[in-house]
Amino acid sequence: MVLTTAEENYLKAIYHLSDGGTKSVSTNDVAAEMKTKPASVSDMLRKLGDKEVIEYRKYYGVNITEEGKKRALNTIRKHRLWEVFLVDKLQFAWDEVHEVAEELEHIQSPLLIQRLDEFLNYPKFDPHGDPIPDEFGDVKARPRLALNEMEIDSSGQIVAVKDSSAAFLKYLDKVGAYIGARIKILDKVEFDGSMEILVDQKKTLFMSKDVAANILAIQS
Amino acid sequence: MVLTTAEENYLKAIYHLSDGGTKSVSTNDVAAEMKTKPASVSDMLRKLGDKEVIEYRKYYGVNITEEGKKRALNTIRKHRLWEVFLVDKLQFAWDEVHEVAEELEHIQSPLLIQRLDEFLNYPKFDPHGDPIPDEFGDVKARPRLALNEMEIDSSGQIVAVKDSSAAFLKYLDKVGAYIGARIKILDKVEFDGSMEILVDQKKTLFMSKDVAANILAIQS
DNA sequence: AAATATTTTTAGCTATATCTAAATTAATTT
DNA sequence: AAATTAATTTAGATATAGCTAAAAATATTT
Repeated sequence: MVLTTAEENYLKAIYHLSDGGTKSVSTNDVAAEMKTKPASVSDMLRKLGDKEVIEYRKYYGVNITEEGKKRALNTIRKHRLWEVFLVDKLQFAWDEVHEVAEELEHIQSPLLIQRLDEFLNYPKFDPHGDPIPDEFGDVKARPRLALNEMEIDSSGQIVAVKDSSAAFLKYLDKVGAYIGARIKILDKVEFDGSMEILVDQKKTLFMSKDVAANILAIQS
Repeated sequence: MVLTTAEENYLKAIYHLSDGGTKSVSTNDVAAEMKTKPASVSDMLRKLGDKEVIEYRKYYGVNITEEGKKRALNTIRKHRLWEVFLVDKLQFAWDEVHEVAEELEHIQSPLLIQRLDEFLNYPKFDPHGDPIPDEFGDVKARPRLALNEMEIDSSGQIVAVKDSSAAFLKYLDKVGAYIGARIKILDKVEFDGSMEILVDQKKTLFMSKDVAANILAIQS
């Protein structure tokens, strides 16, 4: 059964909203995520239900099926491999890749993806630190640490924040500790837990333990 | 004015059928090329006429406009750059690239194409020897020579045949002188014009002047 | 120049993916 | 338990891109 581009996008959204298929998802939530109207979603859910990639009970939301999960993971795999390509090979910036990858992920060619994976040397994580499912849909989780839990001299990349208030994000932006920044722990002060951190191999940053505890990184 | 994928494909077909915009093209010819029905073509020509990429006079065929030519050349540029990528970087074979490139050419991102061009080191020709238009639509023509016109010790790649009869193609297939083969002229016999040719750096081939005259190559 | 053949267009239909507005069902208050 | 609110679905549009069958225009014969 072949899915259209629109169907693939809906399925991916449902997969994400359902936390990888662990909970059911409402029509309104899908509409919000896809930036369409609930009426359009109802139509699409009927189609996806007919194709047996979701289980659809009218008025009671949807659950993704095993087949649907497999399809969604394959789309995610393609998306993330293309993101690696764009950043590693074409020098795209971190925040420039998403839209293009959104188009590239729908190219239909298993050989292309196999060869791309090989060309990129079988990456396990995309530039955002998100895991790339393998061809069977298996994903390697990678633990995220708060900066204050990292050892002196260890390196990594900022992938998320615990506190996503405007004030905190603004502060991070100002000091250059953006999502995606490569970091190295230079020093930790015993007394108050404050830290000295090297950002992108060029800029040294001082931050309180409080701030460090709210920044999540992957270790490399 | 944005063109849909279908519109881009029609425009490209019209560009090719019109020999780069030098002659007008009939509805039936477009239908044959696109493998659709003339009725569908009439609809599409009206749309393309409205978008001013072709000049459309009912019952009298179409001519491509300057704007249309620019658009078609850009699509061709993208197609051929992706073909280079697939062959040079992902080890696709020569005859495996067309369908995938047909999808990739519709990805909308000028930055992507600019970076891809750079990554591929600004290639001027695709793996079939066809020229890649630059960002302004300018193309470098490259002369094609019959093998018997090539000098001893010169190298190149087979790009076309003059005689495309089944018998001739079957013969070429059998001896390994396929379209795309890299060749080197090892010797030419003065007496009868027959030639000795190295194919893909490993196989030596003897052929009559008659055969050589029917194989076209690009010199490298 | 009329008849015939060919080409092209139009009319009306199908399918996908969207929308708005109205109707229906489920959930929450009172 | 009835009334109200919220969520969801259905009905009826629109736009794209295709189709068949019929009509119309052009081209070719006789």
